[in-house]
Amino acid sequence: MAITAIKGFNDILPAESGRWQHIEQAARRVFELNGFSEIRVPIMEKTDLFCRSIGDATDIVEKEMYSFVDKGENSVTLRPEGTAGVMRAFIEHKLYAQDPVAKLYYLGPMFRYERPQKGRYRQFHQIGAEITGVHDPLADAQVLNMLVQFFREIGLDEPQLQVNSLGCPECRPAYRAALIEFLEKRVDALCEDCRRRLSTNPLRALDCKVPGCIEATAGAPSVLDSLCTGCDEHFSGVKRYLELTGTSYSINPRMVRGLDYYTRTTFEMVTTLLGSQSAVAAGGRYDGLISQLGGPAIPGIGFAMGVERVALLLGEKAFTRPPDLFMATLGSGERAFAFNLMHKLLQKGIRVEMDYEGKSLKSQMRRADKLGARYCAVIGESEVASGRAVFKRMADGGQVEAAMEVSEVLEILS
RNA sequence: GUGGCCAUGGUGAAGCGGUUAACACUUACGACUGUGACUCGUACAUUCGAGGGUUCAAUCCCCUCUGGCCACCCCA
Repeated sequence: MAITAIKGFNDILPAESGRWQHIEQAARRVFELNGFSEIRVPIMEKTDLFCRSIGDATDIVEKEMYSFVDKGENSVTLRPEGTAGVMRAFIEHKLYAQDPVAKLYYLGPMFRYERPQKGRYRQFHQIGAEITGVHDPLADAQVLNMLVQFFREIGLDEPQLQVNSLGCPECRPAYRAALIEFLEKRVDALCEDCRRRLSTNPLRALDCKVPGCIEATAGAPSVLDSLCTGCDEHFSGVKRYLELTGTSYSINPRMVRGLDYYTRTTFEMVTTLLGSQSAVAAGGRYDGLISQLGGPAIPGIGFAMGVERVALLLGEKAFTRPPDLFMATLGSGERAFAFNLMHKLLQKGIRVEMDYEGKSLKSQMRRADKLGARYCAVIGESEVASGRAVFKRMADGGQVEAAMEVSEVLEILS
C-alpha cells in the first residue's frame, strides 16, 4: 500500500484550487478595501501561547492541539486558530507603539486533532481579520459589515449573521451563576451531556439540540438581560450601527463561543447547508486578550472563517482559466515555430497552449476543445512559409486569417 | 473519545458462492493520411482495501486489521 496523507489532512487538487483562489482573492480584495493589511505569522507557536489565550479548560487546549516537544525541549504547538499568534506578533513587535489601531488579516492552515467529518478536518484553513485599539462599537460594526460584504462578493447570500453579547468580566460571572442555578433546578430534565456541561460549560446547555433540553431551558435567563451598563450600551451601539447601514442580522442570546478570550460582542455567519457544521465564520471582541498576553490594555475584535466550509457552500462550480489560443502543429519544424510564437505571446500576457509531443491533428483539436480555448490555429508547412494562418473561433467555428505576428494575434483576441 | 454506515478500475458504479467482473464517464488511438464538439470503432480491473478462515469453488459467507464517510462531542 502506497503512503497516503494523514487522516484529516487534505490535498487541494487542481479541480478545486481555482475555487480556493477565488475565495482568497475575494477576501484580500474586500479586506484591503476596508483598510486591512496582511500579516503572516508562523504556523507553530510555543504551546503556552494557546493555553493562555484560548483557555486551559477549553476542548481545543485540552484535547485537540498538535503539541510536541522539539529537539530543544520546548513544547511547541501547531496553531489551532489564528488570533493568538497575530496578537503575539502585535505585542512582540510593539505595533501598538506606532498606532494602537491596527487592522490586520491573515490566512493559512490551522490544526486541530478532531474526528474529521463534513466541513471539519484536522488541517483546515482560515481567513481572519482583526481590529485592535478601538473600544467603540463602530469597530464591531465595521468588522461585521466587512464580513457580510465578503460573502456577498463571492456570491453567497445564504449565511445569516447572528450576534450576541457575552458581557465582560464584570457582569458575566453573575450571569453564569444565575444560569447554573436555573439549570440545577431542572437537572432531571436535562440530557446526559447537559448535566456534564453544567459544571464544564453551562452556556452550552442553551445550545443543546435534544428536545427535552430545549424545553427545559426555554425559560432560562438570557445573557442580554444581565449585561452591565457598559456592555449593554456597547451592544446597543453595535445594533444601532448595523441598522444604520442596513445590515441584516438576528440576535441569538444562546450563541456560544469556544474560546475563553471573548468579551462583549460575539457573532457567527451560520448556514443550514453544511450539516452540523453550521458556522462558516465566527468571531468576537477580545478586550482582555492583549493585556493577558503581556501587552498593553488594548481591546480587539476579529473573526475567522473556515475556507473549506466556504468552498463547500460554493459547490462544484468550476473556476478555470481557459487558454486564449491553442496552436496545433503538424511537424517538428512547425512545433518549434509555434513554440517561439507562444513564447512571444506569453510575454504579452496571452494564455497560449500547444502540443508538446507531436500528437495527431485530431488529438490536438480535441485538446483545444477540452481546454476550452477561445481560438485554435493550425500551423503546417505552408503557414510557416507564408507566415499567415487561419484562426478558428472554437465557439462557433468562425475563421479569421491573419499573420502569425504578436500584433495581429492581439488584434484577433481583443 | 462515542456511535452508525461503507470499502470493486482514474471516476461513478453493477454483480452477492462457479460470469470473459456489466454499464457509463475519463483517457489513448482511429473512422478524411490538415480541423474540435455529435456519432461510430478499438484499447484500458489476471482482479474486487489488507490478512486469515469456511468451501470442490469466494468480489460475494465468517473473523481480524486498515481506511473512508456521516453523526455525537466540539468547532471555522
